[in-house]
Amino acid sequence: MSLDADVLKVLADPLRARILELLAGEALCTCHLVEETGAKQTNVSNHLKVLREAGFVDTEPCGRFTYYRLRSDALRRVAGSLTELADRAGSDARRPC
Amino acid sequence: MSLDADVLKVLADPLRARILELLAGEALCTCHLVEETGAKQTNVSNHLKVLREAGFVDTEPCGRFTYYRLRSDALRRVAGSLTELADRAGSDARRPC
DNA sequence: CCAACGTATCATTCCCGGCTGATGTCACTC
DNA sequence: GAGTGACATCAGCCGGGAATGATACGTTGG
Repeated sequence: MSLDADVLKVLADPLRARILELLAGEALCTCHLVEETGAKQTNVSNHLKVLREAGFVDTEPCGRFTYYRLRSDALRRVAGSLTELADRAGSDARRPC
Repeated sequence: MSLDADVLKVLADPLRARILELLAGEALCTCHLVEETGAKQTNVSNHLKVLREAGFVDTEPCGRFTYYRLRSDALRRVAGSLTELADRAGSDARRPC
């Protein structure tokens, strides 16, 4: 597995990273995330859409609320691609010019 | 350790990701990377500067060549922050509204 | 010493993506 | 069914960063 810049791009945003951290430990609905982050509802909702489409969060509609839950497997896949790349870096060879 | 969006942003670029993959296994100089990626020299050089300042690559000047080597420890640190976040996601609690 | 090469820096252009406001859509309450 | 609250979608603005061309710098070979 190689590095997927598109997937990393999803994680490489301050607000999205903050949302993922907030979702670690307990599922939250949009209103919680708006409260905790201080961002506008529409903005949070947009970022949640990105996270959902990338598979980093799951949605659990509950009445008029929508709960979001962290997908730890998706995070581990990304972490795996990074460690795999790091493992390949053992050699100290140097290609001549 | 929490997710650092600034660090992730460095990895979240197609050309930079490609460069890191090419540097896995053997050290290369700029001209190699220009050849392999097909990008312009000035562009590759800019991205290498970003990678260097973020600590993902090491520089080994060698005459008029500059060799770049992958810093596997930096990659592992990022991978660690992701797995740590995934580990925190065990609970199925749900904060009430 | 000069020409060619490898590389870095600078200034500019251009485009993608984050933020916002307005609006639409359900669900619940009275 | 009218009103309110939670959430999503859309269109527009705007800034940051990637790509490019020109240029400067150090190195090597003739």
